[in-house]
Amino acid sequence: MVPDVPAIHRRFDYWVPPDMAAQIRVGSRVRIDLHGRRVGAWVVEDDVPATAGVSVKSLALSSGHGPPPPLVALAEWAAWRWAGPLSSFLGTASPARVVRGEWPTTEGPAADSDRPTDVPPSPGGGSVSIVDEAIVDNGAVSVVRLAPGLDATLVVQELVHRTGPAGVLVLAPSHVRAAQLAARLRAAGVPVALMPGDWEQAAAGESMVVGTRTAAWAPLSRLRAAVVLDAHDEAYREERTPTWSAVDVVVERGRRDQATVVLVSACPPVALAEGARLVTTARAVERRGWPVVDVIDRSGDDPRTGLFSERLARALHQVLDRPGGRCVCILNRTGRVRLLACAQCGALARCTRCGGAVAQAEATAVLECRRCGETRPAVCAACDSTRLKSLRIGVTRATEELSALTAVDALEITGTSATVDGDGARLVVGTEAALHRVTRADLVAFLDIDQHLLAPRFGAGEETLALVARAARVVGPRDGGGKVLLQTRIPTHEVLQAALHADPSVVSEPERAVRETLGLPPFGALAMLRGPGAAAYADALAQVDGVTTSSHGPDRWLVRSADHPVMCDALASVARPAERVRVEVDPTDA
DNA sequence: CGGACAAGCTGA
DNA sequence: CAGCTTGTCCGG
Repeated sequence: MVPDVPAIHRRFDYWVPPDMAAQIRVGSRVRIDLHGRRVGAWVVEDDVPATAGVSVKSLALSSGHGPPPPLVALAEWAAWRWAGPLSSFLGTASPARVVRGEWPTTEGPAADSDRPTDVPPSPGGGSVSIVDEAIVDNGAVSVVRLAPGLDATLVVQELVHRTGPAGVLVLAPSHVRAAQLAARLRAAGVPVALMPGDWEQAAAGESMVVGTRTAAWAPLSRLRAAVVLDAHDEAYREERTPTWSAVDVVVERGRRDQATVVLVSACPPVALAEGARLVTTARAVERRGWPVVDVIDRSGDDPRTGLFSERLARALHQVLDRPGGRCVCILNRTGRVRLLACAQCGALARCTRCGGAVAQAEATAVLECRRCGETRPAVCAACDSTRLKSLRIGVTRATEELSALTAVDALEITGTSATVDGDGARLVVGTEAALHRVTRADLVAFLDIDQHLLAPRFGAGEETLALVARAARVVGPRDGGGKVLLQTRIPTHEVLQAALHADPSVVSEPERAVRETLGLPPFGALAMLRGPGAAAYADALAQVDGVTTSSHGPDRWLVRSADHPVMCDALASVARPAERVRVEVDPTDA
């Protein structure tokens, strides 16, 4: 048994009473008496030989189905791969509510795998050749680079047409897209189980399964084919530890079950899947699937001219003058003004207590320190002048200024906005959260794309291109008039060139070279240790052959190895110190 | 995690 | 020394 208690990393033996035996198998959920209390647990092993000298208690209750046996094995792999507790993966692979009754005959759909299918072929001819190329042989992983404006659903439909629905798993990054996909496939006559609600239907094995990140753990006893849509999306990564990735889980399932795995992305990251084959569409097709991209070179502009160039203003007017025209402006800084200076003496506005930069959060005349929370009136601390100029404005101020510039009421959307839907407004100004809340626009303008490009972490370039691809989806392909505007002081940056030419390989080639030089994924494996126990744990790990560690700030240590097996074996074998350590395998901010 | 138990402190 | 808090240990 593995108890459903996060802090217990042990397994215990229990006796299965004869009246329960019929309902119990590997993966079953049970309740056990453990150390004076009753807790949930999973069966992870059968027919265990008695351990000498240990008296064994009986299971208290059976509480329904859990993951099928192959997923228990997969959870054990994941616990190793992301250095996390097995119980957290078993929990993700279990139904949300108690499910009882007969297990379907779990031999899976393999028996009738060559059965002709009644699912119609996809209407788009192009997807046929993509599927042809992607499915070379079972057990292979393909990365399909598909421009944002091209419809990946057709690839799914074509695949299901060939294999039948049973044993097919499709992941989408958001719940909305998963539900849309399920609806479209159902309309085409395909039986679809939408996770997490349709867990039982998925387990029954007759339907294809659609869902988001957690659906990587859908109860298919044997996977035959899987498609991950927008495989670059960070939503596939669990933010809390263990920081598992649904893409990696699906790839491992495919390897175990000899299934075809297709990762679809407009801009596949270099580290997406090691050893996968890249399938691309014809250059002209890919170009057609991206919108027109305008790179506005502001390198010659005076830094004091602000965020709104002439060309931006013209482009906004052009769209807003049309009836129903809609624009979205993206600025990834919340608040009103993030950095101020005195107009009189030029002193930077800093906190009188801790010296950090103070910001203006709202339209009030109060300055607030973002580091220590101290507030003070908006007056220069050096010369008492009340005239402060805004050096770095945030979304709130940008919304005010754009409303004035365009004479259209702008709607502000940030991650914390209560507004769920930006589709009612003609002009939306927001952080990248706005791109999730608007389904359709004629123009998306990144007011300061350099902020994304220059973010101090590896992968910032690939992430920025993914953001542009998201914007591209909102504005649609070029023949529909969709346009993305990028304001920059570094117009030659490869990410901007890639967007301009609708060619992501412009980014991936140099990215690959940098990663190889620095030993970053996929040319090495990383883990970040945080917390009071990080230093002690890093010290112990550094003793292992093939593992190196380096300090990465207070209570932060980076662990490096040539590959995951070496690193994960080390993380599994070296005992953790008494103090708390958070282990983040494949960190995003290394 | 959370119950059990031991050790340490307090006040009558 | 009962009654309480604090800390450490460990689970079948």
